[in-house]
Parts: sequence; structure tokens; C-alpha cells
Amino acid sequence: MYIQIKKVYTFVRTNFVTTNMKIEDIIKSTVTLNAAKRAVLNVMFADLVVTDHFNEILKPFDLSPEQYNVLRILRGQKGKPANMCTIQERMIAKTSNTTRLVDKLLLKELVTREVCPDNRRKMEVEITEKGLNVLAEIDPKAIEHENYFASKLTSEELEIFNNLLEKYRS
Amino acid sequence: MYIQIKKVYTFVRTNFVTTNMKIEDIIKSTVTLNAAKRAVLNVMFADLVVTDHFNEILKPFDLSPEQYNVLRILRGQKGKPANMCTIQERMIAKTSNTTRLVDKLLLKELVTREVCPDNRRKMEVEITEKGLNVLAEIDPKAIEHENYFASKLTSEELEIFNNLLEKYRS
DNA sequence: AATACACATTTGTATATACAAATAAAAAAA
DNA sequence: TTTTTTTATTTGTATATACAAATGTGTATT
Repeated sequence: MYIQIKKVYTFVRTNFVTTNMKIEDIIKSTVTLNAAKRAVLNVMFADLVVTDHFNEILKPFDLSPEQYNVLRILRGQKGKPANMCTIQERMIAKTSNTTRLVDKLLLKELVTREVCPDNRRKMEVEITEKGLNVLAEIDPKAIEHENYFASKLTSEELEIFNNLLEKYRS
Repeated sequence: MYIQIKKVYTFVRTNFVTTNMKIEDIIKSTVTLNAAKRAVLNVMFADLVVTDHFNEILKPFDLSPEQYNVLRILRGQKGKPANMCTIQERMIAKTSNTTRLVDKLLLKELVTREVCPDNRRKMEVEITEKGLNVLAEIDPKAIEHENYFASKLTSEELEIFNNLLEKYRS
């Protein structure tokens, strides 16, 4: 009697989209879009591209973007511990789950968490030496990431770009 | 013996951020940021503001942004059914879960799904009358949404904005 | 025709996120 | 001082998302 061995093939079907395509082509729209609609889509797609690019950088460090963000906030405290609500208000996207985020960082020994002696409701979260080292490793890659996109524009264009982004969302 | 009734108070602690703040103030950065860093943050934050604004519009219709996106893609087919991979490639964010997304729309009777007679591997997904009606209700609100942000800029600025966004992400 | 390969979609699982409610401590009011 | 209100954080639960693997069908090769 023979046992049939079923081979398993896995394919990575990458739906490749070159980022310099017009937004209409990316979403394969059949109609031409007006400027207002294009702007909304362009903002969303730019975020997608930037975020994806940075996620690739973080992957080898086993950090989610939010975890990285919290570490950076903690480093910004320069030794002073931060409590949960401070962390939350400094995050770009205010997730309601700072607790579980810090839990993950604790498991990786990148932060410490203690009850605040002055106010026992509060928590004191601090970045560890190990956490600082991880950030130090990421730092140059993060700068590279920012400059990678910035270099697509001249410095004058970049200024205008920042101003328009601020004006647009205001 | 008395039973103590514990009253429950729930507070909505909204961390209010006015969208016209500088990105440094929003993330409460202690250091001034260079243009490249600001650009990355501004793109991310602009997306957040735009997305949040649109989510508020969708809330009463009990649709997630992705579900809405799929419905729009199906309407764009103009009667011709779309199969799963067509839907997937037209979505802005290519989630690997078109199946479960369509499941949700099926439950709400906004779409139909049938096995393609020509190729039994494929599915034929179509928007229903009910789905079209929901979209028709959302349409004016979506246009308002796009114009709400676009109106912050002059039409010349909006053109530049779109071009810079395309250039930046390319 | 049998086997290998390719394609289209689904399912499993682990993790992330959103939102409401619970818990616990401090501050304010009665 | 007891009760109420506010603040700070955590927990429960439902849903979303990411990624790998599985399933089922069609096409190509031997």
C-alpha cells in the first residue's frame, strides 16, 4: 500500500503597484476623478506607501509601528518616567490600548512599568537600556526612510508640501 | 440588610486635537523637527484626519470604510459581476480578506455571491438594489467630505498638492 | 491519463484595534 | 467622614487585519 504524499505549493501573488502611477490607475478607476476626490485618495495612498515602507524597516526588529512609537516617546522623556495617559496623548493614532501595547514591550524587556508612588492610580513607564539600544539601531534607518521620500521633492517643494498638508487637514 | 447599589459612571475622555495645530504640537514633541520628518508625520496625520472624518459619515450606515470601498467597486462594474481578485486589486489597501469582507456585505444583503459558471474557481459578486440605494444615500455626503478638505486650499494649491503627493510617494 | 503546476478563493490562527464597561484611587462635595 | 465625582488605567468582547496554509479547480507537461 502506498501513501500519497501531497506536496504543498505556496505562491506569493504580489499585486505590484508602482508608486508613481496616477491614483486612478492604482484603484483602476474607469472614470476620471476631480481634484477634490483625487486629493483624498492621494493622501490615503501616500500614507499607505509611507507606512508600508517603514513597516519593512521595523520587521527585523519585531516591533509594530505603535510599539516603536511608544519607545520613542519614552526616550523623549530623557530618564523621566511617563505614565499611561502621557504616552497616549503623544501617540499619533490614539489607540485605546496603551496597556496592552506596553504589555508587549514589557515582555520584550524594552520597558519597565511600576506604580507611581505619589499617585497610586498612575503608572510609571520607562525605557530600558535594551530599549534604547534597539532604538539606536533603528535611528539611522528611520532617517533614511524620511529622506527617501523627502528626496523626491526639492527643499522648496518639501516646504510647500508640509504647508499644504497642514492647511488641507486644518 | 442593605445591598449597596454601585452606580456606574462612564466618561468620554476626548483628547481633543485641533487639526490646525503644527504636527510638533500634536505629538507634543520637545524638539523641532526637520522638513523630512515633518513630511512623514504630516502625511500620516492628514490620513488620520481624513479617515476619521469619513468614518463619522459611514457610522450611521453601519459600514466599515473597506465595506464601502467594495460596494463602490461593485457599482463601478455597472451590472457586470466582479470576482474576488478584481475586487482585491481595486481596493486601496489590499487586505488579504476580501472573502470575509464580502461575507459581511452578504449578511446585510448588499451584495450577492455566486460561483462563476465558466470557471468554478471564480466567484461572481454583484451589488444588490439595496446596496445601490445605500450608496446613493452616502454619495452626497462623500462629495461633501471631499470638498470639505479641498476647500481649505485654492484650486491652484489643490493641483500642486495632488502633484506633490504623487511625486512624494513615487 | 496521470502528474505537476498554476490560479482563485477560503480558512486557521495569532495579533491588533475599537469601544464599552469595570476597577481602583484621589479629589471634591455634602 | 461619608458620599459623590473625577481621574487613571485595565479588562472584556467583538471585529479587523496579517500571513500562512489549505482547498478546489483548471491548464500544461510527460
